[in-house]
Amino acid sequence: MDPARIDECLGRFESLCRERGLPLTVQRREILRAVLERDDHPTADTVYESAKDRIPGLSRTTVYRVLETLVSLGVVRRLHHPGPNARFDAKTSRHHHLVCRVCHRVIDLESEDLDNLKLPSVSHHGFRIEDYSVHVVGVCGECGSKGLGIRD
Amino acid sequence: MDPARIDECLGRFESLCRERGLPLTVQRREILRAVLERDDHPTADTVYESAKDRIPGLSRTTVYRVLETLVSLGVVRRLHHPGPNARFDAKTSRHHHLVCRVCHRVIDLESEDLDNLKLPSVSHHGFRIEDYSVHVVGVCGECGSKGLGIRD
DNA sequence: CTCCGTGCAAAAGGTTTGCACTGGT
DNA sequence: ACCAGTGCAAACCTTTTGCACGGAG
Repeated sequence: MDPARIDECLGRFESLCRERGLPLTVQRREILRAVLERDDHPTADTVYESAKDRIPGLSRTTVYRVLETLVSLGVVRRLHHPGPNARFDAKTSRHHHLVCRVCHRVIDLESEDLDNLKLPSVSHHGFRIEDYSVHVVGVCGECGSKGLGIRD
Repeated sequence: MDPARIDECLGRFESLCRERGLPLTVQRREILRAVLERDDHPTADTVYESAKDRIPGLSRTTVYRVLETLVSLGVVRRLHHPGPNARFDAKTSRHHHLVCRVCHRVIDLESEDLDNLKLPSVSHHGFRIEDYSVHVVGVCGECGSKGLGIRD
């Protein structure tokens, strides 16, 4: 994300904290900044690595707790991901994902067509729809060129 | 899944094993059966609980290893899921998911419209598309009626 | 008979929790 | 000054690995 938008997001986050009476700590701001700066859907550990240089003495525990807070504020999303550890994304606008079956890399996919799908009515499940995204599964360029992921 | 289709799937699995020269063990058959019998996208542990009564002395390790084998055979899929543990699905035909933001329940969603989306070309990423599915996020009937998951 | 698959136990992540202290309001 | 947030260490839970045994081909 470009620096101007990052500052804008941080600003909105600060307002949100004041609104809710949440203490605005260095950790919260810098961990959010670390997620905003990455567009590769980092794990908690990746976020920790990015943020620890800017926050002396930062603890992994805090990263987990702050990410949880950011998710419940709706500032960050927890991704649906096949790998063993949680992944996060600060892009909360509707978008879609290319997921590599081999290396588990997640690439953002922008498409107006996919953003405006007509979803079937699912009211009979009692399910209240809030959003959706399309997960496209396949093999990324890098894995493909290594000859990985050839089926059967 | 209804019993007739389960038997059909197990039969196809047996042929597949013979074809590949994979030993056909009780564990493999019964663990696959356990996944086929569930439509709630079980975790490895749930599969273990279902299968252990039918396989005396079954070990969790075996469940993990067999699930891995079934995934690589393409008989079972590993789901993209926000929760902390891996989830599996024996329905390998294209279908979609309603995911409850509160309880993480996954409900299958069938829709011919969604099955036939025209995906944007992503050849410029070098990404080879193999399949896709739509993840619809919201609040399920049960959580909604408990008043959970009200935003803000 | 030969391997591969299995079970057990231990290790290896990733994530959460209890507690004392620090820092924001 | 108060209370929530943080850091540390330990606990927890899921998943993986090493090794010896047993069953399938």
